[in-house]
Amino acid sequence: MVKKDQPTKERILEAAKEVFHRKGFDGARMQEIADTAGINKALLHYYFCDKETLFAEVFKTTFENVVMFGMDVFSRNIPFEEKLSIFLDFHISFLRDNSFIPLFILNGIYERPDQLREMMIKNLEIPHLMMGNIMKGLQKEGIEVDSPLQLYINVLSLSIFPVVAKPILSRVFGLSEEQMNAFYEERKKTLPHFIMNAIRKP
Amino acid sequence: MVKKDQPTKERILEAAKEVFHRKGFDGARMQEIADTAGINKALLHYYFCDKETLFAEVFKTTFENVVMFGMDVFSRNIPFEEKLSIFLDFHISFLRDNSFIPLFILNGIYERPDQLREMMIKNLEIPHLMMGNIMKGLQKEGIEVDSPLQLYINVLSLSIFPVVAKPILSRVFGLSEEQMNAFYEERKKTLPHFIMNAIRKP
DNA sequence: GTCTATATGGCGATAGAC
DNA sequence: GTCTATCGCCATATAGAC
Repeated sequence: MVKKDQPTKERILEAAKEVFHRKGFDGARMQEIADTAGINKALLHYYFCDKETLFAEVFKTTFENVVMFGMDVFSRNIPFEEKLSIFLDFHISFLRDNSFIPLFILNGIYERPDQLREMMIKNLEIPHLMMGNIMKGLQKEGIEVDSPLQLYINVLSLSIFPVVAKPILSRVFGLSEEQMNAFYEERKKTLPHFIMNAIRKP
Repeated sequence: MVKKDQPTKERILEAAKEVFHRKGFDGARMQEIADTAGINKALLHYYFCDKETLFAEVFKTTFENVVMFGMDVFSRNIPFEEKLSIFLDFHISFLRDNSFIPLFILNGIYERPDQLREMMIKNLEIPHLMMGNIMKGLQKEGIEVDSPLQLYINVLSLSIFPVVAKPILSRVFGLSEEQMNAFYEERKKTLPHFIMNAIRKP
């Protein structure tokens, strides 16, 4: 259930976010969204014409928030290892607390490519600026990278995948909840070195 | 549509695999599975009592195939960099051609934890043996790793995530289909060095 | 704007003939 | 074993009162 004092439209968006993130488009029920928002099912259609529209709205804001955070950190003017520390520290914790978000985004793209791809990034300059930024920053530190894109994707992979795959990993490797938590805390500490080692020429 | 000459039960499993992999449990329709198998909807219930059972059957074999391949390669008695090359070369190609499989597995675990977690790995010794194997092999090469688990997860992350996220990456970074292919081919070549650099003590 | 009641369609599952 | 026909339910969406 969401807070009472917001305007109805906001409450619906909040509720839709909760339900869609957990269940995805197919799994989500308009009834559950209405219940979570503390209103009636018919009101959903009053504010958002149908389920698709509501989903698209939720998807858009979630996607933009997630992508923009990474872009922001890696565009700052600090040593690369520090960027890594800040990003991984926040990102791993954030994803652990919101572990449905990556799957929500990935599934959204596969299930409804047409509408969603349109809205994803209008402005291609932002990622390219960030790439240039990574490259220049590393040059100042005496590190030459062949492809800042590959590097950025490597960082995202190492950050996102282990959180998404948590239920599999814990099962396959027989780890308890505490062991998994220790596993993530260890990653926050070791990954920056791991990555810096990887890109420093021997 | 699947081949005609197999027994019906096999055809159903084949068809179910196709549909479930692409659409997931909620998105899949028994009608579509029947059509793909070239048979009638009622026959599905004759061979597999309900949708859940059929899904569980598909999930089990897919999961075991995927997990076991990695375990196998990393248990061989060859230099670690060679293991990486073989694994990444096959894995990245395989995932690109079957890009729904990782999401199918991840979603399956989140959507139906109870039944699926049971079947995932009865034998916890296999992963532990593989870990020991990785550690011992690296020691022979003069490399000391603190945690073979972290290393293994890093390899999986770098391999799996970029393929799953392909539609996002191509959109966010404005890459064409050919550019994406080049991107993956480059990864196969550079990742083994990237990883070996990362774990060699400076 | 918000509600109740209902239309409409689709889906999983079953009955029963062959 | 395989089919056609159908039941019963549930989910999205709409009509219409307040």
